[in-house]
Amino acid sequence: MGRSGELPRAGAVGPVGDDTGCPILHVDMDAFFAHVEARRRPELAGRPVIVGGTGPRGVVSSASYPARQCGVRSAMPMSRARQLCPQAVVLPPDLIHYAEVSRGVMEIFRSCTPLVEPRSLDEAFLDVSGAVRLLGPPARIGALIRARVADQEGITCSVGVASTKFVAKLASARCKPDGLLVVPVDGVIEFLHPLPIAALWGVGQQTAAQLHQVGLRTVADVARTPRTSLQRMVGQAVGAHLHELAWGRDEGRVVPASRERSIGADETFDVDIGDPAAIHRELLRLAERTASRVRAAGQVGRTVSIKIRFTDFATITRARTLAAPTDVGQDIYAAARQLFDALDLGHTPIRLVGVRVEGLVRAGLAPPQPELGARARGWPEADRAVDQAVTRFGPGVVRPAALVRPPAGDAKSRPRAALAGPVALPNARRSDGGSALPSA
DNA sequence: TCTGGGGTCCTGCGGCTG
DNA sequence: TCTGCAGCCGCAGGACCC
Repeated sequence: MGRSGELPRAGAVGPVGDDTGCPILHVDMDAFFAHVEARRRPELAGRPVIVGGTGPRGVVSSASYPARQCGVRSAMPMSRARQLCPQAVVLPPDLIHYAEVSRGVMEIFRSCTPLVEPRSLDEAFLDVSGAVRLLGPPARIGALIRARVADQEGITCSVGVASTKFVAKLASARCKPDGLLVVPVDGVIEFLHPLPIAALWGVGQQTAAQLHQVGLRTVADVARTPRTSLQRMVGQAVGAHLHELAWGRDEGRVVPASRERSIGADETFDVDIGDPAAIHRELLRLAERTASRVRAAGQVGRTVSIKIRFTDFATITRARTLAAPTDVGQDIYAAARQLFDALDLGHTPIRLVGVRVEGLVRAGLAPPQPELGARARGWPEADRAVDQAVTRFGPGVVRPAALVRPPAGDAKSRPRAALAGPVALPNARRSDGGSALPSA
C-alpha cells in the first residue's frame, strides 16, 4: 500500500495522509435519521430537522446540522430542543425505514470488503486489507464508499482511516460532516494525546469525573499514568483497556457478525403508573414484543430479567433463570410477572418497565425440556401462528386479548383491559365465541 | 434541561458444590 | 460429619455506547 493519490470524490475531505498500514475504516453516517427524513421529504432540505420522541418525555435521536447549530444534541430532552430551535421540524423515528436504508448502505460496504462489522444502523467498521489490490489503497476505498453512499442512498457519511478501530472511529468523528480523514501509523500518538480523556472508549461522565479528580485531563495524561494506578482507580479491566487505548493499541479485530447476547424491550410511560394491574398489562405487551423478536432472530433465551425505574430515576433489575430456554411470550410474561410481584411494590409509581431475555442460544441447539404434564401443543404454536399473521398482515395485527382494546385517551399511561388472556385478532369476526388458541 | 430505547460489559456479592 | 477453600454461576447494579 502506498499513498492514496487523487481521491475520486471531492468534499469536505480532511488531510489525507499516508495510509500505509491503515486497513481499518470507520464509516459513520452524518445525522443519519434526520438526513434520511430530509431525503424522502425534499421540502425539508436545508431546514432544521429533529428526529426523536414527540411525547412529553421524548428525547432527540438525531438532529440535522442546521438544528445542531441551534445547540440541539442527541439524547437532549425534546422539550429543551424545541426551546432551542422552535423553527425545527420535529418527526417521530421511523426505524423500519431507517433499517431499510441501513441495509442498502451496508451492502455498499460489503461490495468493497466482506469484513464489515456493523455497530448500529448508521455506522460500521471495515477491514479493507484484502481489497487493496482490487480497489486501491484504504483512503481511496473510503472515498469510493462515500461517493457510492451519496449516489445510491442520497445521504452523506464520514470515513476515518487508521491502523486500529479506535483511532479510525475518532478520525471519522473528527472529519464530520461529509469528510474523510487518514491518521497515519506514525501520527497516532500525535493525534491521540491532545484529546480529552472522554475521547477514550469506556470513559463516560462518571469515569471522566473520577480521572479529573486525580488531575488526568488528556489522553496523554492517561498514557503517562502507570497501568496499575489506573487499574486501582477504575478497575482491572477498564484500567488496562484505557492504558492500551491511550497508546493507540487496540487489538479489536473487525468481526463481520456478532451474535446478540440479549433481546429486550422497555417503555417509559408518559405519566408514572402505580396500578399493579396496569404494570402487568405492560409487562405482557413487552414480553410479547420481546418474544417475537427472539423468535425472529431464531434464538431462545434462558434468563428473563425485568427493569423498573421509579419516579426519582432509581432503577432496579431482577432476573430469573428458567429451567429451559424459551421464545414463548407467555413463558417470558409469567417469569416477568413473578419477578415484578415478588418486589411487592404496592402502588409505588413507576416511570419505566422493561423485559429482557438473556442467555440466548440458537433455537435448534437448545433441547426442549417439557415440563411434567405439559400439553403437547400450546403457546409455542400460538406464537408461531401469530408470527405468520404478522408476517402476512403487518405488526400489531394479532395480540393478546388483554391488549386488544386500548383505553380512550393515553393508552400508554392508563391501560384498563383485562390481563393475560387468549390471543385475538382485533378486527376479526369470531364464530365460536372462544379462542382457537390456548388460554393463559 | 431533566433525562428514550436498544444494547454490552464489568464488578461485586452470595450461594452452591466438589 | 463437619469445616475451609476455591471455583463457578446467578444475580444485581452501574457505566457506557449508539
